[in-house]
Amino acid sequence: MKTIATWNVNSLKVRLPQVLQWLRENPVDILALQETKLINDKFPLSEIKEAGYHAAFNGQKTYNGVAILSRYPVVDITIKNPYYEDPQHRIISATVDGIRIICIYVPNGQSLDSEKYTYKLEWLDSLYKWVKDECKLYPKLILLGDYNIALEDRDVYNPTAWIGKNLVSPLERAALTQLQGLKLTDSFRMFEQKEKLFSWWDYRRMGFTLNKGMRIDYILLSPLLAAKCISCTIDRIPRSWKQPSDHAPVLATLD
DNA sequence: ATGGCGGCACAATGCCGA
Repeated sequence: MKTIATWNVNSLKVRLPQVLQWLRENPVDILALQETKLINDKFPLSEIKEAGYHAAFNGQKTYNGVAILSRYPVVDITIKNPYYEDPQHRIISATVDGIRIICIYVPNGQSLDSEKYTYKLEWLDSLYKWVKDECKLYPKLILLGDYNIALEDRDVYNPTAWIGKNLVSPLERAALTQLQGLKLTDSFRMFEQKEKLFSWWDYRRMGFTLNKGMRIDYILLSPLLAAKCISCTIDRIPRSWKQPSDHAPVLATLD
């Protein structure tokens, strides 16, 4: 039995106490983090170790930054997609107890007429090329993180208002569908779920209080692991804490 | 309709997120 989680923490410096508390209450085996917003020199390794976790991290100043925490040693760490030269640190992958973990923080895109949207699509296209190779190398593979894409209308609180906009536009959704075409399964949709379960809520407009959210964080599983997956949930509780991240953790359990 | 909150930085406002 093994539990894997992903959480965009929106600054690990600010959220470290919450991450440690959450890990005490949810002692997952692997936790992928996004938006650490820390250079590697400032990664809180001693606190993480004290909590019983190994760590690999790929940070930068101010923006982005990703990490993998694990109860098992983290080996064969890479931080680059060979198909894309990217100054923004959005990827870390490693092998943990025989499972290849790829933690991603997909670019936001801002809006469809933005250069950042072009960057997002290029980034996703090159991600596909790379993950296609990785799937061949690693039959046990997990691609998880903040995708910044709401795949279906049921992943959006108000799909009508969002038609064609950034996060839901057809090209973004096609990019995520293409990844799933590598036989990577959205673990959340393997199971019957209640309606309007989201993983992100805007800080503004009382987003969380009104449950105006989106599901944009995913744990995708290769066939060997999907066959072992027995649950996938979103833990809304940390989003209700004081000074929360705007994202909630997503957890998948493998038998 | 707009911007609203929150984190960050060459620290006051501007950039960015989603």
